[in-house]
This record gives sequence, structure tokens and C-alpha cells, in this order.
Amino acid sequence: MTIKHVAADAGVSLQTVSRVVNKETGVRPQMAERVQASIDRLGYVPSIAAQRMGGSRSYLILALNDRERTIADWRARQGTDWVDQMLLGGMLTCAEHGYRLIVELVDTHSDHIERELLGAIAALQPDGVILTPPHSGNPLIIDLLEAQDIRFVRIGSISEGPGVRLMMDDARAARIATEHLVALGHRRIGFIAGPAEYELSGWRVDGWRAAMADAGLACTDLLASGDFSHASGRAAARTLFALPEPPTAIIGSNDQMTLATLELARETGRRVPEDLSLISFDDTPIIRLAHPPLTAIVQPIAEASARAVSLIIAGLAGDPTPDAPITVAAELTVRRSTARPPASG
Amino acid sequence: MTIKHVAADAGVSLQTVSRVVNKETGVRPQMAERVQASIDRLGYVPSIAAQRMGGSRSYLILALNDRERTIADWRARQGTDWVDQMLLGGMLTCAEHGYRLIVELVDTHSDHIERELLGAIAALQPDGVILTPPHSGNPLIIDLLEAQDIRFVRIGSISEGPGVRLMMDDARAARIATEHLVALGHRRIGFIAGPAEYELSGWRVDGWRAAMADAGLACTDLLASGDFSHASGRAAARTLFALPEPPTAIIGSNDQMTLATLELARETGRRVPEDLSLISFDDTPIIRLAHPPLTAIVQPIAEASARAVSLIIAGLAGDPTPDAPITVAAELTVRRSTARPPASG
DNA sequence: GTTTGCATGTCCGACACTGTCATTCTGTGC
DNA sequence: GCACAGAATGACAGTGTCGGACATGCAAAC
Repeated sequence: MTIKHVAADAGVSLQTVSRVVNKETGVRPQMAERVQASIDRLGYVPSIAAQRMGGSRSYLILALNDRERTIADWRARQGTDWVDQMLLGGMLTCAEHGYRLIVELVDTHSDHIERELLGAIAALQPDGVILTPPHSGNPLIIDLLEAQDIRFVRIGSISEGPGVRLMMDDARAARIATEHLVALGHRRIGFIAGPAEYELSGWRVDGWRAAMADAGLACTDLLASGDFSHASGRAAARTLFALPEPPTAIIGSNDQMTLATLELARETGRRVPEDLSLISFDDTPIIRLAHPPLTAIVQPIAEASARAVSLIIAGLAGDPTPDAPITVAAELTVRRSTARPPASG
Repeated sequence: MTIKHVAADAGVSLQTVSRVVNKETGVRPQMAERVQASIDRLGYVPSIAAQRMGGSRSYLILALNDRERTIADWRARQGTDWVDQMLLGGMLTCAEHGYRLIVELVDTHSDHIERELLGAIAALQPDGVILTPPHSGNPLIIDLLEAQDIRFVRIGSISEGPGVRLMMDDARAARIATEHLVALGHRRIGFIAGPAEYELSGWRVDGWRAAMADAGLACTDLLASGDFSHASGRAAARTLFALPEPPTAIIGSNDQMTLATLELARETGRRVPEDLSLISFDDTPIIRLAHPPLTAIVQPIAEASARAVSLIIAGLAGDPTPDAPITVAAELTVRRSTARPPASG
């Protein structure tokens, strides 16, 4: 089923069909109707490959995600849910506009990120690219996309630099979480940071530090860190618990690490929230099932990726590219893992 | 960067470059090396669009997944993790062979599945299609793929019919779970089935029934069902708990429903596993974090999707299509949610 | 010196579509 | 009824790649 068949069926030229398909002006309504009838009857769908050859859109948007090297690696880390959420937000929005989202998994630690990315772009010729942490701050990737003159959106704690910035304000999110604990009366608030290769790790620590400073509290010795994995969260929690004066509250940089902290707390006889308050980051579905359900900072990943796709499509349609960063608000959802500190604290 | 640039750079004809790119025979090693050097230096990557136009592969594999209509729907169901796992297994394997996996979300309840699918195929012209439940048994989809002469793999409890069948033996899995409970001494074993539109729901029930019959136990009134959501699992558990003689063990058809059962058990003062044993299906990472960690039937989804991709690529390379279904073994992982029934039971 | 066979080059058409520009229609005003 | 402007439509070339037909070059085998 090609455009030729439709043209023959409707008794018009190829061009006219092409115009109808692409909703261009300059086709009389009754003619458009006749052509559309043929398209529907024959079940014609234009080939993206051929469209792209002819110099038009590819109707493909590339989403760059971090890659685990193997299934076993992913198992060990117990999944991230990020891809799932990216897909949901991004794909549904793409589908609404006749686009498709292609997820490209790129290894942050790879020596030839550039080659991988260039390969994907040359092969697929996407109309736009969405960058998620930790890629959204990678200068190699950004330079390459600029050189190729490809529209891109960067999702993360990114307020400056090229491309459309979709700001998930990690510093502010950490500050809100900290302030909530301060308001409850906590004075020793521990923080488990994420890995350094994610810019957001730094921002979250900054927000925590700032809120602590504002409240006149010391941060010394209260910072631990992990790599977002369950095991690393457990190790970090162990460090904090082992302090001469352990924290009465802990903020974990993602759900896995906070859950690990909850587990270790339970195993070492600490009651949550009576003895220890916990706040998590990300709010993937898991933590609602924890006991107690965890108070968390909601990072609206699905919404952010949906927004990113919208921005790219709007840009393709000729809308001006917003120059200021667009903020995606993080919110604190209070559940049952936070309470006043124990009387002695 | 087109094939022309490479040919000029290496001082050879277009054909020779094409032969090297496609690893065809009839090129002397030293010549191939020279051409490859040019390709690497110029960073040339063949355009999939143009390759496809020339009648060759598209190097795209389509994975058909079930679609939630909106982000809110997905939130309500608290995610499935399926897509994540499909991606991991399928994508990593695709990447190894220079293919790409494109996830297409199709709504089971849509009236025009055929049109949606036809559109995706015509637009992308994938080299192969992977069907997951509930699409893998849909005759509309299967007929369409056969008519289009597209290679496809069906993942699920599917032993007959066209296409390569990747059999996840749900009946056997349910039987193993039931037998484990019978061996522990349980006699009242409840089962929470999945929604009817998933073929696997029926198979799992069959396996449970068969194992119960073999053990000389009655199934009457011990079957409840849900739609895989947390809420429906809770409702099903409530029904089973309300029986005159409630079960001492329950098998849930997926992790969400089993977790809901665990929650309700806790809330109604039932200890797991002392008063009630639980076995879950799927073994997504969530249930390892539950308290107690749930005994579960491991459905190796990531491995199955990896296998599916391998089968498609092997088929494209000319390997004969296996005619018998290929079994992906499910295994019981015993954790801490199963024990002997209470003495009175 | 001829034959054989492989390696390479040349040339052209096919693929499905779009963009440009030329041509044909349409309706309007006289 | 005719000229004319402007819109509607068509003809044609170009896009990057592959495949086929065929010619040529070059080395080894006879």
C-alpha cells in the first residue's frame, strides 16, 4: 500500500495525496474528502522511512536513559522504575501527536558515548532528543546535539546552558523535606546522598545543608552516601546508626536506599516513626507498600517526560523555544514515616 | 555523511562500501579494512530510512505491550514493571546485534487494534514483532501479522498456533506453588485469579485446580479474582477471609494483589506466615522488600524477552523457525511468607 | 598462453515520499 | 464571452541505499 495506490484509486496525482496526508493547504475540501476516503478504504499509512528520505520529519523522538550493562546488574540494583515512568509520560504524549518515543539506553561510563549517540542519531534521524540524568548535564552529549542542530530537552536540576531545560528542583525538594523534619522538632537530621555522577545528588545535598544552616543546625558527620542501590543504602544507614549521637531522622536520596534504611532500622530495633523519622525521594509505587508507608518527595517523572515531549513537538511546530528553565514542582507527601523525635532527642 | 562520502574518502566504489557495511562476501580483507577505517574516521552510520527504502532490513523490532490509557490509570494500578523488564531483556539483546526495540503500547480494549497495529507496521516496517500478554493470544493481531508475512514471537502460555511460541508455563507454575503448600500441610488453599482477558489467568487457575485435585482437596469457594490491581487484590482477599472456613494459604496471581492480601492480613490481625501462608506470582523487586519477603513464582520476563529478540534475529539470519514451543522455566523461590498451617487447621 | 574464478568497478532502476515549479483549472469582473 | 488573478493540481527531480547485470582486472591453475 503506497501513496501510488491511493493516487490511482482516487484518480489524482501523488502530490495531492501527499498534501492531504500532511494536511497542507491548497486542496479543495471535496477533493481532500475523496482522497481521504481512498486512504481509509485502502488502509494506507505513510512509511516513516520514505517520509524521512523525502526530507520531512521522522516522527521519532529519542529518549536517552542510563543503562545497566546486564540484566543481572539491574536485578542487583532491584530496578529503578525510571524507564517505566519515562515511557508512560513520554509515550502517551507522543502517541497523541502521532510521534513515537524510542528509548536508547546509554552507558554513562562508556568511553564512546559520542559514537553510540551519533550512531543512534544517524540511523534513526529523530526529530528531537530527551535527556534524563545523568546524561542531561553531560557536555559531550550536549555539544554533539548542538553541532547536529537537533532539538533537545534536558530534564534535571539544570538551570543553565543550551537546550530547553526542564528543571526538577532537587535543592528545593531537599530543603522542603528538611524543613518538614525541623518543624517536627528534629535537630539531628541525617542525609544519604546519591552517587556523584548524578548532578542531582549534589543539589539535594545542597538543599539539605541550606535548610540545616537556616535552622541553625550542624550537618557535620550526618552525611552518608550510596549509589542508589539497596545494598549501598543499607551501608549508609549503618554508618549513620553507628554515630555517637545518631540522627533522629534520615532523608534518603531515592526510594531503594530509604527502604534499605527502614529495613535496617527495624532489624536493629528502631521503631519508625517513633524512634526514627524517614523521608524518601522519588515516590515510586514501592514505598507506598512499605510499613509504615513512607513520607516522600514526589518527583513527577512521568509528568516531566510528558512535558518534555510536548515541548519538543511544540518546537517542531514552530513555537518559540522557551529560554528560561521550566520548573516541575516537587511536592512533599506526608505519610506515616515521620513524627516528632523521641523525647530524649 | 553518506555512503558517497565514505566511498570518495576510501577511493572505492559505492558498492564496495555497501558490501563492507553489510558484511557481504567478496571483499578482500585489506580492502575491507581500508573502507572500515574511512567509515570509522568519518563516523558514518547507514541511514535506516534509506536502507529500508532499498529493500533491506529496518533493524527495528516492535514490542507490543498493553497500554494504560493515562498516567493516572497507571498510577491507580501502581505500575506493572512489565515494560521495564521487557525493555531490559529485549533492548540489551537488540543492542548486542545492532537492532533497536521499539515499544508500542496498544490498548487491549480498543475497537481498532488492527488499525493501530497496521499503522505501526506500515510506518516503521519492523523486521519482527514480539507479542506479550494479553496480545499474544489475540487472533486479530496474529492473523494480521501472518497476512503481512512478518516474523513474530508470542510470549505467554501459548503452546499452539502460528509464530514462534515462547511458553511461560503458567499452569505448571501454579501447580508447583500449590504443591509446595500442600507439602507444608495446607488443605484450604485459596487462589486469587487475574482478569479473564489475560489467557494466563485461566492457565494459572487450571494449574491450581489440578494440583488440588491430585491432592484430593476441594477448590469450591476458594477461588476469587481481581484485575491485577492493588485494590482488586484487597477486595478478593476480603472475600476469602470472610469465608466460614477461611483458607490457611493464598496464592495471588501477581505481586500487587498478593501484597494487598498481605496488607489486609496484617490489618485484620493475621500473622504471615504463622496464620496465613502467601505465594505471589511474577517476583518483581517489590515483594522482596515486603515484610516478610514473599515466597514467589519467578517469571523470568527479562530473560524471556531477551530470548524472543534472539529468536527473531536468528530467524532473520536464516535459521529455521522452531516449530515446537520453547519453554521458559518458572521457578519457586521460597522466602519467608510460607510455613506450616496453624495447628487447628 | 589460455582458462578459470574471485575481487572490484560501473551503471541503472527501485524504493516511497517531498519540494519546487510549471501548468491547469476556477471564479470573478468587465 | 473574455481576460485575468489566484488557487488547485500535476510533472519531475532528488533523497540514501541496495541489488542486479555486466565489464574489467588480476592472480593462480592448467
